Amino acid sequence: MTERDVLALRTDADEETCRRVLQVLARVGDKWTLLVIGTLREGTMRFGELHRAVTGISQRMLTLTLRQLERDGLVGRTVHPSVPPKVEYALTELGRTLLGTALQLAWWAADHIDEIEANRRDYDSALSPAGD
Amino acid sequence: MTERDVLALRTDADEETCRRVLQVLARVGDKWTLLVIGTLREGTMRFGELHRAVTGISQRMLTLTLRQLERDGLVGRTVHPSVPPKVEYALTELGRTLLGTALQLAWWAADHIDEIEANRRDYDSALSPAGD
DNA sequence: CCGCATCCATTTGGATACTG
DNA sequence: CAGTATCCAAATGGATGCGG
Repeated sequence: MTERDVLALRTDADEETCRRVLQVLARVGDKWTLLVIGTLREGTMRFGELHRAVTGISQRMLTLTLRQLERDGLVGRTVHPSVPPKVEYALTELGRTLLGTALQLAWWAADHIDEIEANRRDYDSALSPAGD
Repeated sequence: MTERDVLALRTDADEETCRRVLQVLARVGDKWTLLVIGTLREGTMRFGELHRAVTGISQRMLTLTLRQLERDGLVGRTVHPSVPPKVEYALTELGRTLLGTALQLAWWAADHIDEIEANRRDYDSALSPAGD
């Protein structure tokens, strides 16, 4: 698969494949996915641990995010039939390969965040001439 | 910056930095950003060309996406003061470095999309026992 | 040609209350 | 403890019409 097949999504490319790939990228880029995957990097965690570890996530969104990840086969879910219930989550092999790739992007972001924020300041101050 | 600083967002990490990095990842992961950047890979394009090249994008979203990318310094915008107006867009150096990193993720998605979709089918059929 | 403003439908996500 | 269900607010994004 070539670059243009993956990212271009031109009318004359294989749109079907592009759509499927983009769908995965959208999933990865949503508000909580990378945070949850990144948190599970350290090993198996219980629902409550994850909830405390991922600052700001609601119970609802943690549940939804974990369900998506489980459905995609990126995270495994183990229920221990005890009272009270105990449910553990861990990255699968597939999940670990994604983590590696996602970290590259995170590093890019970390490397360039200062430049990006400087660009934003320039852009904004050029629009609001305040003291010009 | 370590892995945990970038992705973990634990309560005891540098939340401020994490939030800023995540903000960039969210931008990259939104519906149109990678598509536009990927399309500009080939070189300078006019607004109308982009609009035709990125299948399915509305004029409004193309404008908004380009503004964001311009503000972040990922895309440059050149206005030719002619009649009718002619506006050209091109990746900046920063934009090109992002393209390289983003392609890694796109390739990961392309490599694993079949496995992910198979996982989804398994998951869904395990939930709806239909003929079980 | 480029793109902004308005209106509106859909989606997303948080707060809360409730169940096994 | 680990979810599910409901309600509601905010963000997202398309369609359309206007303006430089």
